[in-house]
Amino acid sequence: MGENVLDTKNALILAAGELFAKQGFDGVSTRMIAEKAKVNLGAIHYHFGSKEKLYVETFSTIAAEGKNFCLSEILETSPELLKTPSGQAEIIREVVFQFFRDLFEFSRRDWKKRLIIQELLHPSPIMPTLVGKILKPDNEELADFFLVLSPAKTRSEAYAWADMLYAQGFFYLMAREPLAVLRGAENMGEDFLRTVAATTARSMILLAGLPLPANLAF
Amino acid sequence: MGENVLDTKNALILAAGELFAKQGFDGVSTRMIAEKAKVNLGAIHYHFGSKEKLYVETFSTIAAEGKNFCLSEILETSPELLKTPSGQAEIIREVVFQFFRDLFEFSRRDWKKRLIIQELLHPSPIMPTLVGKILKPDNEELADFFLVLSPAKTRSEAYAWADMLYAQGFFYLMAREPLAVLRGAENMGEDFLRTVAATTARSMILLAGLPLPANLAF
DNA sequence: GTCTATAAACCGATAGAC
DNA sequence: GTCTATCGGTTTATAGAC
Repeated sequence: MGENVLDTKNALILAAGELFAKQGFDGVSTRMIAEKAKVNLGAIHYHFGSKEKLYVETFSTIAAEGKNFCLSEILETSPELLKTPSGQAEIIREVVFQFFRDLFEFSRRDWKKRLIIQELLHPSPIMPTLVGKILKPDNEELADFFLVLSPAKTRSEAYAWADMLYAQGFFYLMAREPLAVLRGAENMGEDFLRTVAATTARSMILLAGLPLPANLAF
Repeated sequence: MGENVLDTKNALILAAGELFAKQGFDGVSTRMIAEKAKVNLGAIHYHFGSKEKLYVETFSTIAAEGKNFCLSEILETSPELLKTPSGQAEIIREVVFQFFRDLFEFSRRDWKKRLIIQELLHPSPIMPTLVGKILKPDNEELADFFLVLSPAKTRSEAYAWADMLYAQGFFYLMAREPLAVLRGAENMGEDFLRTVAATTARSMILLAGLPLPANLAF
């Protein structure tokens, strides 16, 4: 493939990904994609065969990316944190804050997580693949971590605990517009998102029976 | 208006509401609505003028309903609970469990909350009205309650606390299919939803600095 | 008020010139 | 590979008979 071919394909994937992430598969037409990518309408079917195959392709760029959060990195670089309750609490705090930073801080280019959520909300045939290859490893890792901290808890409780991170993140990512109407856009800025991250971290630390770190104490 | 007119309009609103709640505005065609309501396609435009106006009408039936949760009822019927920390914790537990019961137990007829969430996820011009008239009163009441329990906390922290209830409920309501794929449908039954409700209640009680009730202790 | 038939616009996809 | 023009299908909405 020549460079210009890759340029066209990449421009289409980028434009399609951003649009699908914002408005969902049904809410985007091939004409909107072609216009945003500044390529001809026919190029979509020439390069990808169909709108649906282009949609699938937008996810292949996501699969190449890393994990959704940084639990395993922390455990590798700072294994000593696992030895004390306050260290364990610090791990949770860092994972939660890193997750929220990824979700919100670079919102200009982060259509990828929105795209994943759109697929979860309106599943297509590729949803099982997305869940199995991208979400499951992260999710099991997080639930396992909870069971290390609290061996007496059940696996269901570990799942409910791990889900809190996603539930909170998804809620603020997808409901920002109504929340801005509900409380005013000036109350939905970075300060509030930090408060949300802190609240989520406190919640998960307390549920694990750990002490609140000093930087999260009330 | 004659009875049969009301019958036709109500049948259309009911059918449209259920379909919109499940598949969103764009995912439902007027033909699907007419077929489900067992009326003629033309009746939609005769009685409502357009698909969008029918969509708006489905929300007017929601506005007539009561609150999203039962905090004020509990405070009226059992004001003595407010006097002790364990009573305050019991209030939170009851509000959370009632909210989850409403969301999941009667899933056959409870398309209304799903419809609200669909509108929040894909806002239309009526979103501000929905937020102001239906969500805001409940939301302010819940945040105010938190500030009664913890007067030293900020209003932002109260909002982040109140949001936990919605975030958890919305997540499990909208992401049930991917979660069933992720963990198996047999692990997503009523037992797990009770675990989720208990986890949410524990979380909000602990964040308010209250003791866990006996029926929520680990 | 209810129905059929159809208009007008949009959609995804394709054929064919270049 | 890129473009224009268009097909076949679906959509919302409407006109007109009954």
